[in-house]
Amino acid sequence: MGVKERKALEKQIRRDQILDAARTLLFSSGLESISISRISKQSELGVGTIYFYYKNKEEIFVALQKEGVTLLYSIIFQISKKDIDHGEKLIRIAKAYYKFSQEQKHYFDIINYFLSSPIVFFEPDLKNQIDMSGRKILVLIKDIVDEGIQKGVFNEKDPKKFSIMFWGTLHGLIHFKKLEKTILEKESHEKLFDYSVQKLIHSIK
Amino acid sequence: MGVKERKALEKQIRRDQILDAARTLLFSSGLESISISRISKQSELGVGTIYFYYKNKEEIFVALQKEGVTLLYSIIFQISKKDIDHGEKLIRIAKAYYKFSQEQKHYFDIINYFLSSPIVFFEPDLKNQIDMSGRKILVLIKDIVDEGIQKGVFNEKDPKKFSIMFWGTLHGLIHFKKLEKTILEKESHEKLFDYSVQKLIHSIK
Amino acid sequence: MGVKERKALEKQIRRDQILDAARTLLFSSGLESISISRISKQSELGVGTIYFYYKNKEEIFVALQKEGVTLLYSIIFQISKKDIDHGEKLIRIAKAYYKFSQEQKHYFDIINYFLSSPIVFFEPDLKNQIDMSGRKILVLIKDIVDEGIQKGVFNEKDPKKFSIMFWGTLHGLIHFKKLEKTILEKESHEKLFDYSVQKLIHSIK
Amino acid sequence: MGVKERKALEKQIRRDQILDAARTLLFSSGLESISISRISKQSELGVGTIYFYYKNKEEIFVALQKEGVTLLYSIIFQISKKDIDHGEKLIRIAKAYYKFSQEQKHYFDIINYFLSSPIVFFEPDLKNQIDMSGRKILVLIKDIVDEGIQKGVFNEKDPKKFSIMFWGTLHGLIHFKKLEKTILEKESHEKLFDYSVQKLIHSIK
DNA sequence: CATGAATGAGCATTCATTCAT
DNA sequence: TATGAATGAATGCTCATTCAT
Repeated sequence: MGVKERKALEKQIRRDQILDAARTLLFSSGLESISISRISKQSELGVGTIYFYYKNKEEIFVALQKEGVTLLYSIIFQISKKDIDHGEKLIRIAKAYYKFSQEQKHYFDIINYFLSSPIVFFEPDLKNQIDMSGRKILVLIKDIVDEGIQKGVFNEKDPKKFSIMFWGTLHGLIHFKKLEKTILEKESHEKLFDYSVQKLIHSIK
Repeated sequence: MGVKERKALEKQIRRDQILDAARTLLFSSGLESISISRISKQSELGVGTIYFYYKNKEEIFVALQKEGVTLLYSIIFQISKKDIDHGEKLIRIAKAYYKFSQEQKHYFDIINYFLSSPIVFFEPDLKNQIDMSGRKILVLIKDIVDEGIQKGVFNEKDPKKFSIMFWGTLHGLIHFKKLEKTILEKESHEKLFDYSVQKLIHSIK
Repeated sequence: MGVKERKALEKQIRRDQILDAARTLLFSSGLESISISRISKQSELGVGTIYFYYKNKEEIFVALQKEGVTLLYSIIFQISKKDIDHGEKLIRIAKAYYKFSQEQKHYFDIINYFLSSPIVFFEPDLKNQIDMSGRKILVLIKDIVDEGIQKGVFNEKDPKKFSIMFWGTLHGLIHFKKLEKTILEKESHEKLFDYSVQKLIHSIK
Repeated sequence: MGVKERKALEKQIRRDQILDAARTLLFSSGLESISISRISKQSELGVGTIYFYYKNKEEIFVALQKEGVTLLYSIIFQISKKDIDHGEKLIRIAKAYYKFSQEQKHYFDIINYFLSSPIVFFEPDLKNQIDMSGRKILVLIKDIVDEGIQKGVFNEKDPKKFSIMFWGTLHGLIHFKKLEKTILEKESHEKLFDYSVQKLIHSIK
């Protein structure tokens, strides 16, 4: 291994080290607990060092978000490769996202952070990163819908729009989890979720 | 008017005064600009006074959120009373919510704040407040669906679930506005929104 | 003494306390050593407290500058009231400014800070403060020139311009103190200063 | 070319490369924006390399200052060689310096930085550098005055002192530009400048 | 020669909240 | 009731410089 490669590797290791620290914070105390100085302490690196490896806090957030999205992608990818009914696939994907939002709450939070915050904008530089990670999930869903249509199981003129709508519905409903004890009253949030998924799938059958 | 009533009235006046200040800040500089000391300056009241009338910052946020929800409710209420087709009503409501999220961005932000933030939970005390304001919107939609069913225009076994799903879909899709330039690519976000609404309504026809 | 007066007095005392700390820093370690946290430590007050009494660091700087200008003013005022020849007055004022720049170096520095820094701009709010303090010195000089003209000692069509020029020359030359060992070579800086003052006064005789 | 010369040449090339970067920063974002790491990025050299070619940041500043002074020198040199009246020459030089302070603001800033900053002292090593660049301007002026005296146009016993005074006056008055809106009131700063130059020249006629 | 990783003190400023008056 | 003084931890970020490679 040449000097260059080793350097690059070491650099990656440090970046990972920082990310590890940030992730540890995220999972131990939540999104709000992530600050550069905390990461610095957690990683046992100087503050300046953090900034040497990441341009700013946002970049670290993006990295964490990418992790979350990648994890979610892999989960959905598994399902998409299963040899099951297309409708069933969508159902399982929905369930998986629901589960993800509960069990990988912190990853969900950070994904949501970029989607919900009134102030955050994606810097152009990060556009590609988001594209690479986030879009792939949508493509996965669209592929299933496309295939379903081909196989004659689904009937939908605009599979792309449907896929986004599908995902948007899941996303919006997960937010409503917070309302479980109030607005939703006796409605079980999970049943509501299932109902919606059914409805969606039925709408393209 | 007894002493008690007068006192209560005065108390309400002060609370309103504080809320006015907070709203001014919200609309002039956004959610993030609201701080107790800023409210104190804006309202020309001492910080201590703010804390006398509101337990903490969150309570003020809740009050602002209620305002936003009330405004949104009134908009939707107008539509619901119109003498138009039930499907059309739902379409108009959806459009109105979309418009609200753009034109009353700050109110939308604060509503969203409670729905999206990973840390905020509704304290039991606030449950009733949320019920009073937020739930009514859902009821409005449910009534339309119910009526549509009665009239034989719609066909849906669980109108309540559908209403929540309807709202959740709108909500989730509005969040995706941020992705317009990246993931959605050439998809027009608004058209996507319209498509989804059509789909939803069609699914109960 | 009413509550109001006492409060106002106490407030002034605190402001002074903070200013004392800032001045101590200025005189012990120079302009560059003044930072809010240092002032906080020196004054044994919390950082937040500093900000309660002063809007920002600049405001403290302005206060210090005012002190310096006031001191300088009083020195010049003394001279201006002396019963001596008008030319002699100007000479003494010049000498006094020279002395001030050496013996009250730190005050000179902070006055100079606002005059020389490429980035500092006077906020409109501070305009009046500057007016009140700085302009008075110029007026003092102008009064002497005016009087000299009236008495027939001086002959000058535009006493205001001359006064500013007079002051500007002194100011510029003091800056050249730094060049004593290099550009000025064997020229004594002080003699150069005296020469210039003579020249200026002679020019209106 | 021997090895030594080549080495020296290469060294100079690197130094220039670094200076180019620093100048770019100076002119794009001002004096305050110059930092070693910024220069490093701009020049595409490592920070360590910068330190190899320049002892510290100050040395780079000195180099930039020399550039500025050299530019100013060349401007003044042009004027000094013109076949015009000696008084006119001084007027044009003054005007040129004024223009320089406005149009080459960043160069003026960095020259001023060394003259005004309370902390910077010229290290003995830099003495020669300053001599070479700064002093020449003064000599230029002195030559004009000398010549004027010889020709009988001027009458002045100490041309060197006068030249420094001349320059000091210009310098000090340029600083007062900042006071234009406050202390100077309705006085036009430029007219004040012109007035002062006239006065100075007249004083040696 | 050249690199660039590492440092950590330092910066100005904001914040929600408390509490004695 | 109403005040507003006081807090100090916390924020993201920059900096000049060093030094092992």
